[in-house]
Amino acid sequence: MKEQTSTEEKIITAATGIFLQKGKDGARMQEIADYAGINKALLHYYFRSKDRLYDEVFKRELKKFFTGIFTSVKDTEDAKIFIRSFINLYTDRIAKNQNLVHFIISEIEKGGASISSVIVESMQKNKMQPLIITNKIQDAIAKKQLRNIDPVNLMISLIGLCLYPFLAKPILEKTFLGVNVTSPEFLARRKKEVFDLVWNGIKYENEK
Amino acid sequence: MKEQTSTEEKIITAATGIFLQKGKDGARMQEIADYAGINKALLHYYFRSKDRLYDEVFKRELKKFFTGIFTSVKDTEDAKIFIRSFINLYTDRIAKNQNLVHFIISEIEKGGASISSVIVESMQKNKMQPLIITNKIQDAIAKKQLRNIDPVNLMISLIGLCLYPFLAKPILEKTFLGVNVTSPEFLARRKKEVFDLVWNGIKYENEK
DNA sequence: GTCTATATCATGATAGAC
DNA sequence: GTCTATCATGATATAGAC
Repeated sequence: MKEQTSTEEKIITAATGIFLQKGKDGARMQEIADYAGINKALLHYYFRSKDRLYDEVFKRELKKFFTGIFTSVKDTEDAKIFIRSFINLYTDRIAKNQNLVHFIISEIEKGGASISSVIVESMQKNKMQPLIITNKIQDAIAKKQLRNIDPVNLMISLIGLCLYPFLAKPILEKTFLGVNVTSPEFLARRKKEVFDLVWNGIKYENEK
Repeated sequence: MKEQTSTEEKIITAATGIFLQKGKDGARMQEIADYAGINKALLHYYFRSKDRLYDEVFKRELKKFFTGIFTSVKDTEDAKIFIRSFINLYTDRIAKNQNLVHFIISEIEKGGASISSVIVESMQKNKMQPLIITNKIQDAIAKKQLRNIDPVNLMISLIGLCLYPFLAKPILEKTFLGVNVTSPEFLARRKKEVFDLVWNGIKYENEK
């Protein structure tokens, strides 16, 4: 097994860093080449164009991001544990991949519908259909563990509650002075507050 | 009172549309000029550079967005009504200014700390200090209307719950088939679901 | 596979006539 | 104030030597 990092790998690594930081338009092929320690021409030798290089980088990062997000959640039976696991897992996962969040959003801005198909495709390959989760919520409602809520809205709320602080980090930290969104202290507190909010918000009245 | 739209106004209007759609890097001065029905040189005559034009557009849009968001909320005394008003008002306001949401996020991606100061400045001018709201929450906790929650996290959650669907619209609509984030039906349901979630999530146990 | 050098092109910005 | 024509720059992409 080769230990050396291939040129292709070096390019991908460099490109990922630059694209993540500056976006597709802001990134310069020269800068990527410099960062990879190679010549600009080699970028076009390995990847035909900037567009293709970007796509390649984007897909790889998406895969990394989604892999494992839902897998460890989908076998949970108890609704309360499921909610807590989802919040903790999703938050931690995003905390470790903050740049990719910007990446995704930056793509949305471009109006690119391409991203959606990539995500859906990625979810299907990893058997992470949203139906699995909404069905689980329906079951919990039937079992009177949860109020009669709309599963889709709950999912949107869950994701939004976990994701938003990272999306709006600069704004939040300037608006609410003293907050450091990515600090372990804030994240721990955030996970607790979100869980308490959501669980109290959706549990069936008799549920503890 | 002059009815005619001045050249400067035409430029601003055109630039707003293009910048909103393509972002600062993606926008072309030529396209803005075409869209405004004038020559490229005039853009530089009225606004010295692309950067300044962008800043001008950005500030105007921010003002429009924030004006009135908090004003009609800050006089509310009852916590329950306050929460409901905030959710309804914020959601409706965003629904009417969806492009600006992309605008703001697009700026965050650029790492621009500039946006934050603009927002804070804009908030202060409109007397919309976040403290007003967090203090209100503290009062409601003291009056045992609300559980002992963290006011800052509640604010972040409220904004996130309202904002996220618009941010992630393309993804959500591809992931949860049948959802149309900007349809009146979805928005009405969303507002209700979010309020029920939040109010049940934060109300004091004896509170109705 | 990797480099240097260069072609090609698009963009932001300006000069100068009217 | 508004236009045409042009500059200067910097980017992607390629040709061709090694």
